[in-house]
Amino acid sequence: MPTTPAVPDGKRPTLAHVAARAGVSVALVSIVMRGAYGASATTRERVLKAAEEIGYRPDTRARVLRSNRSRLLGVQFGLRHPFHTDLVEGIYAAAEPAGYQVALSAVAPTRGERQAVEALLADRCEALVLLGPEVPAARLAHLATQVPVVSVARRLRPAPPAVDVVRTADDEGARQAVDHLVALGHRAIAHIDGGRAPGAADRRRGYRTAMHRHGLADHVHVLPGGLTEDDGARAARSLVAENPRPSAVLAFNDRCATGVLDTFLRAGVTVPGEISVVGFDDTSLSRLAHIDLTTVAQDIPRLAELAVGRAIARLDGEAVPEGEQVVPPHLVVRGTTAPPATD
Amino acid sequence: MPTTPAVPDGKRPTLAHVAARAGVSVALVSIVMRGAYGASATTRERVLKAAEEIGYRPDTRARVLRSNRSRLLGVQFGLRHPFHTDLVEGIYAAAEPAGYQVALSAVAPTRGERQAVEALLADRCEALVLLGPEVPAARLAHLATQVPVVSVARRLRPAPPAVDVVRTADDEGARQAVDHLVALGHRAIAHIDGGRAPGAADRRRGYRTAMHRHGLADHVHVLPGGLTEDDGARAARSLVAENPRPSAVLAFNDRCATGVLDTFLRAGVTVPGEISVVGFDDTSLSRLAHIDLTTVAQDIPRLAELAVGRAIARLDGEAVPEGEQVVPPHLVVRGTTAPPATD
DNA sequence: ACTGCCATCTAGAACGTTCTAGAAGAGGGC
DNA sequence: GCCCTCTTCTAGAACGTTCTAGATGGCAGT
Repeated sequence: MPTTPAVPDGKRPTLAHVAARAGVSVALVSIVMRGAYGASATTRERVLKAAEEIGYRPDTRARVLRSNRSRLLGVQFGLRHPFHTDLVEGIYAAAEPAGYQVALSAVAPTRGERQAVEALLADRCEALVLLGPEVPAARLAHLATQVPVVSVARRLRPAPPAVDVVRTADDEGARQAVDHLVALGHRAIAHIDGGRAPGAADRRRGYRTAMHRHGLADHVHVLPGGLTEDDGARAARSLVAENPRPSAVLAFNDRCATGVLDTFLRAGVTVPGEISVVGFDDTSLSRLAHIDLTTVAQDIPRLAELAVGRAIARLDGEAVPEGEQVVPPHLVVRGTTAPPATD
Repeated sequence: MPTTPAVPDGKRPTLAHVAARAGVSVALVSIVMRGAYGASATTRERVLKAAEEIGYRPDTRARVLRSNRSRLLGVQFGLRHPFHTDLVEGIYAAAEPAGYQVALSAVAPTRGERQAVEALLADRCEALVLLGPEVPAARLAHLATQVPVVSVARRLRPAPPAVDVVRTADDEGARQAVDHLVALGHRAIAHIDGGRAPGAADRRRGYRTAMHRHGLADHVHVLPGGLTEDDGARAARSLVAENPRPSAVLAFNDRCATGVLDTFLRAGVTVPGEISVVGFDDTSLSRLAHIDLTTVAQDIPRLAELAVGRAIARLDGEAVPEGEQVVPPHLVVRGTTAPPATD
């Protein structure tokens, strides 16, 4: 039996056990544990030593029960979306320095958004940060009557007054992608869209208006896509068959773009030689050396930071400005775009 | 203000509020909420109605505090690993029917395993399920003195008595892959390994012994790899340069294999025409139509089920058999393997 | 000697739930 | 009438923490 910690009987050590061992009151141990004012240096040391010896660990449940603040941020995310998991990393990074804990609740095939949110609320989260929520806006508005709600990457229109929205300027991102391609000399630029996914409508619109602004209205070409590799691959197969073929494609997101890339490679269509490809999100996927995808970067750390900041501001009762917080994207040029082939 | 729920003052409704509204005692409401025996049908209905009306939601924190059981399973996973996120889905599916909740704690660049586990323990998880833990075995043994610990996919040798291990027979999986390739007629089969990642040593060993058994000791060829796409791509680039080139590759896992595939495609090496590729894990990645990877399937639902089952058995004080639980893998043949080119 | 103040410490209530023990009332059998 | 039993309900303690209000003692100023 390796280094058994001297737990009193068989249960988890509590403040009372520490207090008994250090010969002080429970309240004083609490003070020391919180690092609060009101204990002398010497007893502080003695208490900490006693706690260490019996392996005491504060019980967040009891702590939360007593102090009305749980300092707990509930985050709902999709296990399958790299964009979400990247955001979660950012949320951890933003929340912990601010003194907030993060409770994760995943959306999975067997576990809908409703269930995910219920679990967070039962856990006494003080605010909810929902990544790309797909429930009806009315449901979000209803939730927001109970607890501050931040919707990340999902635009709500008309915006319910109580729900905060943090998102990327998707239309602007699509515009940047088109501008980049046009500057390289492309004219026939297609867009593989995201259907009803959060952000898809804005990206589509951004693409359309940018094309118009460049006088390329005749070349507007939107293919039905989606947010998975499969969706991208399917759209790409239909592109390959086209004649004439566009010289560039803007995909809904990085996953979709990798599906496109792969199909092109298989079909012997060289990238960026014969056709340029642009993704969206700048997830870790696109940064991988063997994908090396030109993409519109969402500023994931910034989105995470704003979402957390907004939630905390609401909790602190600060008068937060109404309206969405929109983060500008920026194009990251990598290896999948080049001037079009000069026939 | 849309459908404000009639919360008493401004706080979260409690049992006492429901009790007051229904005109019964707090204890009775508790009975009804838990669905326990001891309330008549009519009052049960009345209480539920009252609870519904004021939007009551049980407080798991308080609940846990009182009943020593938290029925909470702590799961540590890596946000970046599809294999882990797939497992998490399985764990949700296995735990909830058994009446256990799942608390997730992610490992990320800014958040080490130590931190992840501390959070779970502070949250009163009754047992820990650690996915591919990389901390020293001694640390796991120490944790196991406080709470049941299940290590998934990480073998421990010598096995600390108190830590349960649930894993795939990695050596057997590698053997199956080699057998398959040999049956197709391959002889020069290389292995891109996983370095020190959990499971890597066993897969390497399985590969080696299988090669020996087929009399292909001379063709044993292990390239240093890793668990990301980049690692696979790097190894594949060195393979492409070899002469003669192996006719088949077994990659450490699916991510690694997709890196290999991509590099081959770029280099104009056809798969499976010139070279066959086998992955490991059968994550959702490999199933994607455009990757269509032959791979060794880990039985993810089964692993999840066993891990959860073991944890629960320990909690119920059942005398669980010592030793690891090893799940057999099975080969899934898809499009990246074929007989070698007949020169 | 009295007062006041500061630093240090403590008792006991509170948080929202579950659990134990038992009360109230309705019937049934003698 | 008495004793059971069964169902339905309730009072109050308990869980581990934090918070409020105060106790204690030392020191300084008058």
